[in-house]
Amino acid sequence: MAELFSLLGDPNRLRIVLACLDGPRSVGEIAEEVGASQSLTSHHLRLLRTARLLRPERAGRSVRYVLDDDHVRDVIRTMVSHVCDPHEHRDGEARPDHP
Amino acid sequence: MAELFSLLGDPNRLRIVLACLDGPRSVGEIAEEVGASQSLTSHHLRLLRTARLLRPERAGRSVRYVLDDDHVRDVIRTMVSHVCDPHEHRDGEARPDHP
DNA sequence: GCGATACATGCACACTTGTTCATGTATTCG
DNA sequence: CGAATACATGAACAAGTGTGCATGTATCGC
Repeated sequence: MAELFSLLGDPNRLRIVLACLDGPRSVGEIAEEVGASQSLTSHHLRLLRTARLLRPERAGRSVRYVLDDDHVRDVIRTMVSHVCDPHEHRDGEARPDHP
Repeated sequence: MAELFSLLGDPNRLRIVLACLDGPRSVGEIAEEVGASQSLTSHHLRLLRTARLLRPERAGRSVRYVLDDDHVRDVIRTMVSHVCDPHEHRDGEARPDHP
């Protein structure tokens, strides 16, 4: 589990995953969108693929990557919320007493 | 955002956060529960505190740490789901065709 | 078949990062 | 006050990791 977070912890890798949020993307598209070299992109894709975060789909002579699971989408979305509205809802379970 | 994921990406740090999921914990308790030295625990707590993932509360002569935000709780919960039932709900938006 | 395009992989290196040891600071009790 | 407990911090080092370069493999068009 820590390994999964760690994978999302690299800026380029996170950008790669973000690039795949809106649907399948080829390696070339990802590389361009992320602004990384093809080699680097492929290296990272390998890690993300091995960790089952992304899944490859052959499409002709290019390979397109997709989120392997929707949980990932949720995780990222929630984290975005956290960054945007840090304390939108600070208490959620049961903590009746407070200063 | 990548930095947040990166912080959760270290096993010890993740354990620390997990230890705080069920409520405030003192540094000593965390160190013991995680199985790390006091120094190491404090170092990690510093990072988590700086990143606004955890928040310290003075309680007498000990300091207790709490989740700063419930989004974090959600992120972790979702990630747990992902690990437990990888493909519980693979499609969430619109992808009608499958093998 | 051959060349070209699109992607993957191995290696090497610089740099970050987790950990430990030692020391510093704050709070409580006598 | 001083001693003790609980936590924080600084320096230093080993180990992991992201990146670039070069090269390897697969698919499409000719």
